Amino acid sequence: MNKKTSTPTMKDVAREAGVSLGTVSNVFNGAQVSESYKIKVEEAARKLGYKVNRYARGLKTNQTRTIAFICPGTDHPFFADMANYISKALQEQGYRMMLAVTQYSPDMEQKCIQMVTENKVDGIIALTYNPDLIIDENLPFVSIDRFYSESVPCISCDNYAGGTLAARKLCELGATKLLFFNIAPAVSGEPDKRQAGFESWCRFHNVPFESIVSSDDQAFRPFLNLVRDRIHDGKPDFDGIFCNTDKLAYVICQILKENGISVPEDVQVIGFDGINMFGDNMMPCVSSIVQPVEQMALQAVSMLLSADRTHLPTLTCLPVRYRPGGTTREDFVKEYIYGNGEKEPN
Amino acid sequence: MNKKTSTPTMKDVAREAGVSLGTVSNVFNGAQVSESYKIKVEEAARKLGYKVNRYARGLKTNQTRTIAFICPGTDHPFFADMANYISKALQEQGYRMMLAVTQYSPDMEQKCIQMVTENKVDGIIALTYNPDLIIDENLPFVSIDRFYSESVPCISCDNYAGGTLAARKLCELGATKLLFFNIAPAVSGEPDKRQAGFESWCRFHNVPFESIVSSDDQAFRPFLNLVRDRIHDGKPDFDGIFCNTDKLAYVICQILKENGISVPEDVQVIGFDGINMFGDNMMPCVSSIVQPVEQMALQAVSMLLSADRTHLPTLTCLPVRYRPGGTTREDFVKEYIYGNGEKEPN
DNA sequence: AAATTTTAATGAAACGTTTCAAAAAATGAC
DNA sequence: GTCATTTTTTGAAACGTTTCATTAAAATTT
Repeated sequence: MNKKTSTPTMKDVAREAGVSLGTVSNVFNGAQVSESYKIKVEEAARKLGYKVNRYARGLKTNQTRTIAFICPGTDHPFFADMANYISKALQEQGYRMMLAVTQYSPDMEQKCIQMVTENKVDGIIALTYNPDLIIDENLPFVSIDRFYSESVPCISCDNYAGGTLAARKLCELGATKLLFFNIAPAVSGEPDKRQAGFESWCRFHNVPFESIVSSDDQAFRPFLNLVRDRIHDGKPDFDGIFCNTDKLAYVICQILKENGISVPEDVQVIGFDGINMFGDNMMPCVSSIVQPVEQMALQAVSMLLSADRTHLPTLTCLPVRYRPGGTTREDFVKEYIYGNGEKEPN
Repeated sequence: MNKKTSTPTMKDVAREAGVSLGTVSNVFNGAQVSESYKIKVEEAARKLGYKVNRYARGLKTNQTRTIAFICPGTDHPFFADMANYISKALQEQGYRMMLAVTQYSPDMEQKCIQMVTENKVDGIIALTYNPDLIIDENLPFVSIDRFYSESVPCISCDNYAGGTLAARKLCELGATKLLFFNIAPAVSGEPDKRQAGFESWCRFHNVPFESIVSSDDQAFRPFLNLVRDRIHDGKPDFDGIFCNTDKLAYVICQILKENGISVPEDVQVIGFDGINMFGDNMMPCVSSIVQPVEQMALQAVSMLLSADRTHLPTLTCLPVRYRPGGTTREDFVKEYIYGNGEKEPN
């Protein structure tokens, strides 16, 4: 019967309700409309099964209430959690989320930005590694874990504090000779501060340590070699390791075990990220400095959507916390005497 | 200088290049245009930094090259992996992905469908639980793990075969008294077939078994109670457990350990999903029936985008495989004699 | 070189909204 | 009951594309 089989438009609703197009628009936008007209329009809309066409609306209003989240991929729990929280927060505010994955490729990062820009998103939250990323100044942008410039707000956890916390915890739990293992892409970012924090704490407290960095994202060999070199008569000459990610921490534990070293008895290990597989159900997991993923996500969303974007902080560091797991000896707590002679606050 | 500070449009490009609007459009759409004009247009576009406005294009062409993926949330590795593969596949084909999370709420599932429909996505891939979901017949839709109707293609792994495989493996590895643990939302779906497959194999091979189902998504108590009841003099009266998810398997292992039962020596456990934390780096993980997540994702995308959507299969089951982990005794392999007197193929 | 055919370029209309100036209706004051 | 004022409703224009019927130009044939 219907002339058109396609989805009904506002024009159809207007005809059905016997009012003008503008009135229909006013109803849906909460403008002043008499009660009787309002009812007529709403009834017609229901009857026809009318749904707003956001593409048409976006064209006219120049805002789409869609934002993009760009990250390497949701195959890593940290990114997956981030995507989840961001998506949830956006939906609650009536926004939609476009997910773009880059697989750590700088080219893809740029391409994704282009892609979502064409799609007229209202803003971008990005977790990128390309230091030369070209960012359109006119499009609201919030960066996670990478500082670009004064005009691009960056959100991260307090990586420096996380580094010091890891060092402190290891020592409190009885470790005396520490190692820092860092596996990371070649470019620098906020997470580098984990190392700085760790080293600075060790130096200040006169704890011997060593840092080993592998810039190849997949290469565990440097760590493997080092571990082997350091085992004399079946005993390692270190007793605490801080890894810059939980993933690395798991691998290191594996390596240690394969070399006959037991964790946490011989060597204690602390990771970074606070990945909790399957909620909190899976114990034991690696002991870790946990990032406040949810708060970071909420902060990113709120900054991106903030009405006044002219006075946003350049860098926002959210607090981390220590989560005991199966790779540290929580039974062993040493009242560690700190440099200034007092116990530091937790 | 520029009259307008906003992003340049095709009209601006046309003016800059000294050609008509239609010609600019033709250039970007690969229609027949003389070489000289083409160059003029492309140069003008580059100079102005022109980017197509996909909202305007979508309005006119009625297709947005955006598809929606709806799932409970990317906080679960299975969904996260699925999202990742789908997103990747779509991007490779020039599509964008909108992610909508439902947190297992039937209402949210419907709301998400409404939301992405308004957004004029070209199709939906959904992993939903609401059995009464209203699906618009005119919008391409592919369901994962839930069968809706003949007109909605459903993709899943071969859950039934997975169930039989789990039972078979447990027996091959020496288990003789089996348990099936199922924790699931109250509604039925393809994954229910895991139980059917498991039970049927056990019955056919005369292996004693018992199935325990908890319909409350979070309630592990039934399993805990059962395990305790079944321990006499420190020894359980079962020696193999098949859990319908890896997550549950981890919890069960935990429960067993807390009750003084060692895995896999006393009891062997097999989960379902094949979640691999952090790629393949983390060993040991739970032994598992692994779902072909990537193939499922690719299949879903290809079906959704298929040119001829009239002859799509109603249900597509992709093959599963067994992945040994730390919760089974791979050292113990019994040449199990099957019902028909022959060794079944793997 | 004129007539014909083929090819390329043009510009107006349309997609489904919002917006806004103008018209119409309702209300209030006298 | 008229006029002034306020409130509500209307309908055309615009957003940035694509499409398509025309027109113009080029190529081919006579």
